[in-house]
Formats: sequence, C-alpha cells, structure tokens
Amino acid sequence: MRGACLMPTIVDVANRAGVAAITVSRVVNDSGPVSSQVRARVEQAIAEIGYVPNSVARSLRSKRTDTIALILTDMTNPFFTTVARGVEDAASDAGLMLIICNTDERDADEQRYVRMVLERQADGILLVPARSGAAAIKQCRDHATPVVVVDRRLKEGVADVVRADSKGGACALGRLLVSLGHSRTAVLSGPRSVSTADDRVAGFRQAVAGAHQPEPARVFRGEYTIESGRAMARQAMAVTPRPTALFAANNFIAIGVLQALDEMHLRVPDDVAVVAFDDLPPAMVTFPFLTVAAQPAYEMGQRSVAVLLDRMSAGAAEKFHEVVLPTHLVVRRSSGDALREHDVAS
Amino acid sequence: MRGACLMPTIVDVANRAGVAAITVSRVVNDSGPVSSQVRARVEQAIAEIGYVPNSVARSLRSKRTDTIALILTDMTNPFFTTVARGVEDAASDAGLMLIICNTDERDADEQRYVRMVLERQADGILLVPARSGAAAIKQCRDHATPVVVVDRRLKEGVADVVRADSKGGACALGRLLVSLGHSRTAVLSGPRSVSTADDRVAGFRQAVAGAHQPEPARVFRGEYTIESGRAMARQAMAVTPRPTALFAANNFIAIGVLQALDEMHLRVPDDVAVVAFDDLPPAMVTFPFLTVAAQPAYEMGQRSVAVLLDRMSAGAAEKFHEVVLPTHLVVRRSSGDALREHDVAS
DNA sequence: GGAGAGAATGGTAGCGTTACCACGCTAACG
DNA sequence: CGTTAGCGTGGTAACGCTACCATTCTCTCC
Repeated sequence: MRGACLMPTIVDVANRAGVAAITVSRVVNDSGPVSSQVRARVEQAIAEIGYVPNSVARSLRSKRTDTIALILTDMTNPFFTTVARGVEDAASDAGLMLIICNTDERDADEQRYVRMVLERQADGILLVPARSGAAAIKQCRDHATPVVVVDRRLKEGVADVVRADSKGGACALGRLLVSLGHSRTAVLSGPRSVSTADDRVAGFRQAVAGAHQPEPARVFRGEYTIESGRAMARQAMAVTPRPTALFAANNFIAIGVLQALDEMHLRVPDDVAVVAFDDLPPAMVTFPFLTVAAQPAYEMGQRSVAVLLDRMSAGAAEKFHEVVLPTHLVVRRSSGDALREHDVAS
Repeated sequence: MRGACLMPTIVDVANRAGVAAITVSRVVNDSGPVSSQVRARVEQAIAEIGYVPNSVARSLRSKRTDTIALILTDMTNPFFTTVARGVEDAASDAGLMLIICNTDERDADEQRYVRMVLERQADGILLVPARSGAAAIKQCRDHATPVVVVDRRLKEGVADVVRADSKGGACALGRLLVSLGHSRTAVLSGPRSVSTADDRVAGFRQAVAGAHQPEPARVFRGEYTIESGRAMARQAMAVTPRPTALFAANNFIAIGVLQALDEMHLRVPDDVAVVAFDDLPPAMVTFPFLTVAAQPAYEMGQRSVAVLLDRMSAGAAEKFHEVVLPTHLVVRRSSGDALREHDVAS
C-alpha cells in the first residue's frame, strides 16, 4: 500500500469484509448497531489493508471538523504560551485538534487568519483580539461559527468572554504599594485600544485614589513590549520628585523596566519598588524576584475551551457569558519593605 | 445570511452571476482564463451574498489541505516555543495553517496525534520525536505523508532531519571549561533514548578527554526537567572531591541545577561554575547570567518548514537531507573566571 | 396469530468543490 | 480558405464519507 498513491477507502474495506460501506462507517464511528461477527470481520479488514478514515470527506458530509482555532497575538509571550497549552490540553481531551495563529497585534492579520479558519470550517474559534476584534467577530457571526474572546474585554454581549480580573489585580498591587507607604507611583501600561491595558490603569488608580493619597498615580501608555517598558521607565523616573514605586502592566514591560532601572544604576527595591502584572512560569525563572498579580493562564486556556464547547452545543441563541478569573497576588522582593519616613521625604 | 443555517455555496454565486460554478471557481482560485467582465460580475456576486469558499470540499477534490502539523514534546519549553513560532511564521508565509500537538515525550500520544493528523489529510508533518519516533514515521510513510524530524537525530536515511549541532555545542562548552582550568567536571543530561541528550554527553566528554584531563567528565542521566536537574545536581555535588564545574544539557535541567546549588548554599560561579545548553529568549530574562550554547531556535523552525516544502514538492523518492544548524557560544557570568591554582587544589 | 418494536444491514443520494473533457469562437498562418 | 491554436466557458463526474430511509428478520405482547 505504500507504493500505491491511492489510499484505501471505506469501500475497499467494505468489499474485503463483504459488507456495505455504511456498515464499515458504523464500526469506525460506533454510530449504529453492528453484530459482533460483522464487527470482527470489518476490524480485521481495516487492519489488513491499513485503512485510515479520511476525515475531510467525513467533515464534508457531517459538517463537523473536530478542529478549533486559537488566534492570539504572540505565542512566545510566556503568558500566552501557557494559555495555549491549556487550550491544547483541553481540546485534546475533547477530541479536537488545535490550529494556532499569531497576529502580532495586527488587525489585518487577525482578519486574514479568521477568514482562513472559517474557510476550513473550524467548529469554533478562540480569539485574543488584536484591537477591538469587531471585524473578526462579525466575520465569525456571518459564518455562524462560535467565537470565544480570550483575555480581553469586549463591549457587552457581543460574544462569550473568558478573561482575568485585570482591574482587581491592579487594584491589589496598588493597595500593596499604598500599604507599604508609597504615595508617588506610576503605572506603565499598554495601548489604549487594549482592554487589559485600560483596566490595569483604572484598577491601580482606583487603589491609589481610594487611599486618599496626596497625588494620583501618574500614567504612561505605550506598547506591551520590552522596548516600550524601557522607554516608559525612563520617562517615569525623569519626573521630579521621582516616583518611589512603578507598576508594569505586563511581563514584557516589567522586563524593560528592570533593564532601564539597571542602566540608570537604580536598585530595586531600594531605590524604587517595582510590581507587575503577569507572572513568569516557574519553569523559566530561576529565582523569582518580582512582586506580581499572577493570572491563572493555564486555567484560562482550559476554561476558554469549556465555554466554547458550551457555545457549540448551545447555539448562537443563548445569551453570552463572561467568565472573569481571579488573579493572585504574589509578594516577592521587588516591592520591598515598608518605607520609613526618611525614604518618603527624600 | 446570518439567520439561515446554510452558508452560500459556489452554485449560489454562479446563479447570481449567471455563470457556471466552475467559472466562479476559476475566479476564486485564479486557476483559469476568465474575461474581465465575467470576473467583475462574479466578484460582485461573491461580495453581495458574502460567499466564503468551503475548503473542506476543495480539499476532498484537490487532495490538498494547505495544512501542516507540528508535533512536539512541550510547547511551553521556551526553546520549542520559539521553534514553533518560526514554524508558524514560515507556514503562514507559504499559505499554510498550522496544527500544534504536545506529546509530553509520550510515545502513545505521539502516535495518537500522528493518526489524527493523518486522518485530517495534513499535507506534511513536523515531528520532534518523543523517543525513537520509529512508529510515528512508519505511520506517515504508510500514508504517503511527508515528515521532517526536528531537533533530534535519527537513524540515517529514515526521514529528513533539521537539528542543531548538539555535539559541537557541548564540545565548545567543554573546551571553555577546560580553558578556564576546570578538570573535575560533570554532565547532567536527559534520557538515553533522546539523541540530543546522547550527543551533548558525547561532545562534552570529547572536549574534556581531548584536553588530556586527569579524569573524564562524570555523567548523570535523568529527564529534561527542573526536578531531575535538581536531583542530578545534588548527586553530582555529593561526589568527593566535588566537581568544579557542571554542564546542564538543557534549560530545564539548568534551572534545577541553579535552584539546587542555591539550596546547598553554593555560589555560582564562585563555588562551582555552571554552563548549559539552550538559551532563554531575551524576552523572558531580565539579566542574562548563564553561559550557554545557544541554538538558533527560530531559524530551526523556519528551516524545518522549508525542508518540508521541498519534500512535499520533491516526493518520497528523493534522498533524505539532514540540516545541522550551528550553535552559538555565549559566555556570561555563570562560567566564572579562570581558576587559580588555589581553587583547583582545595 | 397478527401487530408492533427493535436490531442488523443495505441502497441511494448528496455534502461543495474541482479535474477532465468538450465546445464554440476568434485570430493567425501557410 | 481551411487548419491550427488558444481563449473563454460550461457539463459531467467524481472525491470519500454519512444522513436518511428502506428492508429484512427476529422477538415480544396482547
């Protein structure tokens, strides 16, 4: 069978076993009554000719591909790597294969990928929207394909959403800094059109404002990149009097911040405290140092698949759900000890 | 069209444009001569009814799915994350979608995934074999589906291979340690059935032996995991006289080693030098510390796709290629300075 | 004993697309 | 002027599978 360019089909199996094709189908899919003798004959025939079902043909007929797609911004971001792994495990458990696409935050690529995935008749799509995601979601709806939006918020009731509590996590970090005696703080966040970046600013400011601090947190907006984190850290530390604590709104910004502070010969936490959103998986960091609001990335991936499966069986009529997962405050050395009067004054 | 559960088909477009289905097909795929008037009419019809081609039907007819699969051990390993990103980018450039599967080094899962991917008629498979990969490769060959083995070596001429020069990289690290004056060294490597683990041991031993050291490098074999790295580090440092330098054969082992040394209150590089295979992406580590043999992970992904595309157009007859990418020695602080006589004696 | 239920099997007709072949028409050529 | 070439277009028949309905044969029940 190796030499022949034609793979054996269900009819070949049927002929060899002396039954009808549909009977073979029933054996393969366990989708109908088959006597044990016939089943044995069919299974033997399958083994003998090395039959492998063609799921393209099956999908054309059955309208199901048992395939879902995960369209995200960048799988090399450790947070999304972990989300993706959670998705893959859950998909695999449900008998689904996973297609992965990286948009690098580009709307055009997002729409291109959604289009390709829809052409392939994926049963569902998990989308981390680059910007608003509006066009992508419309494409899916027009094609009657379920979508679940992952990690980022959306205008109410446009699609199912699974995300972490960015505002709450940022608020917790803000309260921590306030409790340590910091009153001059800065948030270094991501782009304006990205909901997590907005929420983290809002949560942090709320914590600081709620504590009746003399001045609100200063806000810097850039990209979710190391380079941008570096630039924002320089800007933030150029303000006089300079902040005593910085909040980096994601892991890449945090790394840029630490690098910039090092270049400026500022020690963390002695000269300036640093807290951040997103933890790094323990597998990637030898000695954890950053105080963070950790997101349950793996669970987010798993839950996203669960919500997608629900939507796939419920149909488009059911009203949309929003799952908001709690973040977890992990206090490490980068946030430092409580400030003494002396520190605050200087 | 949103309400109707039936998507418009090529025939709907054809009727609306007043042409035959095949003509629409030619417009969509640019696969034959079409007059500009007809093309315009067809394109208008497509836009009006929101036609999206069904590539399942196309694949059934054309025998091409424009989809490839990457079956690897664990996408959360930063090395493989980067490989996967290289694969995805190259696949996307070639108009292919990418299916990703994690085997966690389990042969059974590898075969299950290969089977699922073959059923889906993927045009090609990139495989990081869990163990020998023999069964998986046979499955692919029986199904006349091209495979490229990534990262790991294989018995000659079984399939195309794209990998890094594990032996050379390990050898370079060994020579570095020797040149720094180390004569009591240990290799902490991965499982016996994994070629990279074997090659890294062999390369390191060769460097040490070639330098006419009084004693060969001690060898410890475990898993490519943090836990195993930890355990091997404890074993290695329990030997008397204890080694002055350790070589961790991958990134997870390296992290385990550093953690174990810290727990034993041994300083790196003062008390013991450490070198490792695999670098961590700059995006994940604030202040790089480890001296490593860095693999060109992203390029490995890209090259793998290139080789797969070649194989897809060449057919199974052409003889197999092996691409071996060079590693890059990056000397940082963990390997320390040259030992003084005093250090060696103690 | 006839009706009804259900188990075991098969026949037929597509699913939506493209491969293959055929046709008519215009242009170019000896 | 007939012959060839090739462009533009269409008809038909698959690709490999399963939904749907039909058929046969038991077995049970009143």
